[in-house]
Amino acid sequence: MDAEGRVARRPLEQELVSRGVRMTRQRRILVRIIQEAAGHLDAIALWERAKGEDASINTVTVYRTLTLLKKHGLVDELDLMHLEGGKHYYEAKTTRDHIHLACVKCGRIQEFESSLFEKLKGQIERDRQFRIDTVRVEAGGLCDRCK
Amino acid sequence: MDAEGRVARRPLEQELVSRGVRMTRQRRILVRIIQEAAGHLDAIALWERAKGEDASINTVTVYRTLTLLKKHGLVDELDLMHLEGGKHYYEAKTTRDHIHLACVKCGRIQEFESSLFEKLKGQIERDRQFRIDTVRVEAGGLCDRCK
DNA sequence: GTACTTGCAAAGATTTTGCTTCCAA
DNA sequence: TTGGAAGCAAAATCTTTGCAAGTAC
Repeated sequence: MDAEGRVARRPLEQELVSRGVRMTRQRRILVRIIQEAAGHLDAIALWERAKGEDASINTVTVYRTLTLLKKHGLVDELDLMHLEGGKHYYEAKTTRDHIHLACVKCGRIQEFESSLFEKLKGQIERDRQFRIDTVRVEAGGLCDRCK
Repeated sequence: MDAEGRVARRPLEQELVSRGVRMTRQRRILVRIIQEAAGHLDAIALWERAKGEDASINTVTVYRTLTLLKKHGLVDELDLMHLEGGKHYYEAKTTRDHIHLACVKCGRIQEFESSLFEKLKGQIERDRQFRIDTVRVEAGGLCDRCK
């Protein structure tokens, strides 16, 4: 949001509008934070950031918005190998799927893209006649710095 | 367990004993159920099966045993795309990693092995100098019967 | 015998639901 | 205006912890 309080329209928001979803002040804030987040946010981290822009926003709204985005296939839900408890992490779905590498020692999360991964998905779809909507790959282990 | 109540020693149990882990009646039961389970059990399903053999077994013991097995890297923890809530599923770690395909419509879980997957893991370890201890691949979508 | 494990109760963490009021289209 | 959304409180779900009593080795 700029100094005048204008909110630039972002892809996620556009996507929701085009699907006939009602945009509220809260949804706009949440969706933009997810869109612009560098890392992976869990519901509470998302809520805390949102409170900076709207102190009255409720965790329930955060959960409901995440459910909405999941339903529309606009976010991926991750567990990051449960390195810190049972929460879920979210990221805006990108055009290209990627793998998450979670270091069990330092907690760093790396992302990894690979054409082999794309091939693997193709193989699954062909061999099993399974239509993949979402795919999650998470590896736990030791990163280069820690091993 | 046969008619005399003897419990055959199973790989998981052997593995624990060889690591100096104390084997209790409860652990023997739980570990055998996991070992022999056809599908993927969550903590409560595991507990319910265990109660058939020892009515006094407690859910806390189930969770503690699962934590123990995870710590020793003897089970894999799955989420199966959270098709039914936030619980976790467990399976004895096999020699070969496999991919889980979860049908969002019928809930069926299929497993898929592939040398491409093995290659992908190798690529990650080489490119990122990341030592993979555990890896989880889950795909959600429509199975051949449902699409 | 001793250190580790269990069961019970209670607490903790995360997420969902019911219901009333409010607001976007 | 009107159906969907937000906020609040309470509940539900899944998992962990503290502690006394029991048990494997």
